[in-house]
Amino acid sequence: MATLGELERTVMDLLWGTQEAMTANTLRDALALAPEGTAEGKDLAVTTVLTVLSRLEKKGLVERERDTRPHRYRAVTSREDHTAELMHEVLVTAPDREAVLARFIGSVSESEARTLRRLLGSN
Amino acid sequence: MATLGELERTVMDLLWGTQEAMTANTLRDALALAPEGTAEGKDLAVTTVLTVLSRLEKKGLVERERDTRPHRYRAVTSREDHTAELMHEVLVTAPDREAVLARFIGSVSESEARTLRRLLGSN
DNA sequence: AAAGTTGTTCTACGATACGTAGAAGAAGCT
DNA sequence: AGCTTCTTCTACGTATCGTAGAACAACTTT
Repeated sequence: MATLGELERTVMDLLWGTQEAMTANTLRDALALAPEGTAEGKDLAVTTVLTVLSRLEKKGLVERERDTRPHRYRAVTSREDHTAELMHEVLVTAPDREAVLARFIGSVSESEARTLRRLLGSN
Repeated sequence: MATLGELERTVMDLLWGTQEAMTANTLRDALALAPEGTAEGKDLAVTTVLTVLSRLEKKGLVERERDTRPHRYRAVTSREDHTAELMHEVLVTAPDREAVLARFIGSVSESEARTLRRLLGSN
C-alpha cells in the first residue's frame, strides 16, 4: 500500500494540481512558494526533488518523458483515481466488506450520501 | 494515518478475530500456529509480542487491562470500524470527494453496490 | 521472608523508508 | 573542446518496525 512521505505527498499535490508535465526545476520553484494548505514553502535543492521524483516513479505514481531534455514529470493517475484506488485497497483488507461499507456510509456527509445514491441509482 | 507493519497487522488480526482480551503469551502461541491467510507461523519471543503490543497501544489500536496480572490486551475498535475509519481518512485527503466517490463505487463489486443501495435507501 | 517463577519494561540493533543533498557522470550549447 | 545544465549515484540523518536480551517488578511456594 503505497504510503507517501511528507515531501512526496506535496510533490504529488503539485503534479495533481496541474495535469501538465513539469520539470524538476519548475517543481522546486513551486515548492519554494507553495503555501499549498498549511505546508510552508521549502527551499530545496533540485537533486532533492529529483530523488523524490525517482522514488515516486518507482512507486508507479509518476511518469517521466525521457525524450525531452529537461525531463518532464507527470502524475500517472488523477488524484481522484488514486484516492479511490487507495480506498478500495483499504476496503479489501477486511474480510467482511459489507460491514465495513455499512460503517463507512455512516461516516460520510449528507451531500456525499446524495452523490452516492445518484451514482448507484443510475447503475 | 496509522500504517501498520507486518507483525503489527498480524497481531491486530488475531485480536480482531476474537473480541476477547488476550495475554501476550496467548498471542505468541497463536502466532506460532496462525496460518492466518498466507502468513507462516512465526516463533517469536514474548518480549517481541509485548513490544508490538505497546506500540499498538501507543497508536491507540489496543487497550490493556493493567489490573489483571498477566495483562490482557484487546482491540479498541472492531476491524470493520477501523477499516471504515481508515477509508474515510483516505477519502478526505482529496479536495473533490464527490469525484473520488464516483470512481470508488466504480470499483466495488455488484453485491457491494447492492449493499450500498440498501444502506443509503433506508436513510 | 528468601528463593524461584513468571511477567513487564528498558534498551538496543538491524532493516527499510524518507528527507536531504553533494559528487560524479552525461548531454547539449557555443 | 569547453562551459553549462541536467541526471544519476552515493550517502547520511531520522523514524518506524521486527526482533529480542537484560534488568526490574510481582506473584508463589516453601
